[in-house]
Amino acid sequence: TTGFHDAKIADIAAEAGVATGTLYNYFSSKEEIFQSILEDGRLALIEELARLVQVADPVERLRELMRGLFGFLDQHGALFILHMQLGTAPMDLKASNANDEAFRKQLLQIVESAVREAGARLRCDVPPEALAWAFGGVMHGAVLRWLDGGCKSSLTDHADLIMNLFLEGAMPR
Amino acid sequence: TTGFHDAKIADIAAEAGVATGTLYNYFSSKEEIFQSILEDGRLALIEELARLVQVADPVERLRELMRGLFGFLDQHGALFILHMQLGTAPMDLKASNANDEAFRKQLLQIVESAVREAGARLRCDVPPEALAWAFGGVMHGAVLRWLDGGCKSSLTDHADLIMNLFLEGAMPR
Amino acid sequence: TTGFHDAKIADIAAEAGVATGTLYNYFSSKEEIFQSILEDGRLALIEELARLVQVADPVERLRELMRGLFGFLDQHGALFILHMQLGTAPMDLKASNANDEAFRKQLLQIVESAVREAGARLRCDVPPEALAWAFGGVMHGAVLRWLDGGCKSSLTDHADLIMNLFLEGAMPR
Amino acid sequence: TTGFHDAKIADIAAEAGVATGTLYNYFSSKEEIFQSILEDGRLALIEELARLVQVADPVERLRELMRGLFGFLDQHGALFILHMQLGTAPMDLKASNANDEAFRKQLLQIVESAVREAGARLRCDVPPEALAWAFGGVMHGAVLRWLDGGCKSSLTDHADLIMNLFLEGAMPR
DNA sequence: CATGAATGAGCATTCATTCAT
DNA sequence: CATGAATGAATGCTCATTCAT
Repeated sequence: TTGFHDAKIADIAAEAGVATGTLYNYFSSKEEIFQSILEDGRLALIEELARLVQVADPVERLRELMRGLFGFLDQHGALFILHMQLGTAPMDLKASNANDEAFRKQLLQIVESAVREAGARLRCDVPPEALAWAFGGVMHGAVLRWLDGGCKSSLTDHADLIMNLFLEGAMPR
Repeated sequence: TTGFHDAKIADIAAEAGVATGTLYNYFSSKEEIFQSILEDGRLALIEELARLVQVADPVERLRELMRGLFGFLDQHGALFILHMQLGTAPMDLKASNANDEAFRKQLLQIVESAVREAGARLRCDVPPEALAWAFGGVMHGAVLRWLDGGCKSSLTDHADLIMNLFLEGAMPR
Repeated sequence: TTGFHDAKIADIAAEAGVATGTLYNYFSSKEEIFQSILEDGRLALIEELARLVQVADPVERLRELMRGLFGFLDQHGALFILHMQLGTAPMDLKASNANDEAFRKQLLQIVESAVREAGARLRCDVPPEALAWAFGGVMHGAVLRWLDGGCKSSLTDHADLIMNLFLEGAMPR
Repeated sequence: TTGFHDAKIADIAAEAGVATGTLYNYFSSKEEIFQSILEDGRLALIEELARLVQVADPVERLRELMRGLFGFLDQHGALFILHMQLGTAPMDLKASNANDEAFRKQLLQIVESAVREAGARLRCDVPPEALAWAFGGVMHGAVLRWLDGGCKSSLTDHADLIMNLFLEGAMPR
């Protein structure tokens, strides 16, 4: 995020292989370019997740969700990180907008709903909302580990392990 | 983070009740002011954690660590969030520096060491490093939930629940 | 003038009902478009005045000239104002060119010649050149009054009055 | 006017002997700089004219007014021309503002009032407003003649002649 | 010839940094 | 040491001009 907001229009244009003025034929400001990139990412991710959400079993749905998100990251890399960063910067009002806020709420709802549907198959002594955030948390941890390692391995390969950690905890059963 | 990098020196000086030039008697650049604030935060947190780390039992040490971090956040709020954000923005090279990198590595090491020391009391089918990131992840999730809720309740109050989630997982035992 | 120089090529093209590129098939620069519009105006005015200049009596010729100019303004409005403005902006070197300069000098000459021809019928204690500028001046005043009033009435209707003012002065005879 | 609006901030700053940024410590935009220069000119002229307006005899007041304006032009040159240009460009809404509009109306009122006060000493078969504009017109003509001649002679020297032309007209008495 | 998307030089404005007081 | 006005490099954005279709 910081990285993007710090980016100069000239750089963005250069990376896109066009002149600076060209960008302004399609967007009316730097902020709009920014939001557009985010929106594209959101749409791509929503499309990706639409299929996964149809999985009947709620726990399996969570697993697929994690796989889907990891797969998306494996493919889109930096773009999605942008979302993640935004997701972790709710204090930065400037960077937030209604669309983005709605998108993040939507993702959280998908997880929370799955948790509720799971009923007794998941812990009931914890608010579903807390479970949802924990789910997001372990994923986030995995992503950071991946980033920290230089994005070399495939994130998807770790999905099952992370899911297992989320479900069974750090202590051996 | 964005918030800080976006802040104008004039604003920072005004908030500190000094003239802009005065800041330059103590710091040689905006970046140095930035790093100094971070360093202060790091030192405060290190001091805070120094005691906790002496807990003999590794699992209890993790619990105390979580309590300590949550307590620090309850007290310092936005300042620490600064660290968290930085911690989640490893792509932003500008914002990273050796000290900060070292600090985050240090935190991770504390966790990872505790995990290793815990031996069979924690799962051995998962790399200790992965457990450490998962530990950080669930904490991160709790923090985001807290931020999302407007920082109203006390984070510390949730430490035991989150620790329990980390240890026992999302499925009932 | 300002209005025209501020106008964007895109707007001019849109108003003309063609694409921007099309303009460049006929003109090689914005300035040329500008000068072309002026030239058109000049030609139209010259054509208009050509007849009037043939009036034998020099004083009547001046009256016809004033009528002609006012009539032209009544018809062409803003376009001619363009000329007037240019005429009053000799400091703006960019907007001046040889053609325009020549045109204005030509108008002045027509007036000055009429003044000279009038001989004793007009004051001889004043340089003919000064009389010519004064003639232009009272006309200019009338035009400004007209503009200030919103261009509502017909300028031509005031020609005789203004001519009379020019000839007989502000004091009653 | 065009000349000024076309001026680059860098040029204005250079001419003022300061850096571009310095201008923005005192003005918040180019337009504000522009308006400020105009306002300064207006204030200086108003101060100059304040004395002249106290002349009891209305016709002499007009003569003094013309002398005052010509004197101001002799001294301030280009600056006042700025006003004149604005005065001749009432169609350019952008360049007009309430202050400027009021100022020009004020000048016109001074003249018109003097004309009314003159009663029978000036022609009554012409609306006072028309006389006021004609007065402005002959002055404008003189100014243009002066500009056209390269601003070499002193405008003030011609005041009496122009005043006489305004009062007695182009025909000999 | 007409088109209009692409271009990029040009300019207003911002803000970290300096330094005379 | 504190100050804050001056600085000017940096950058977002505009718009006259070009050229492939």
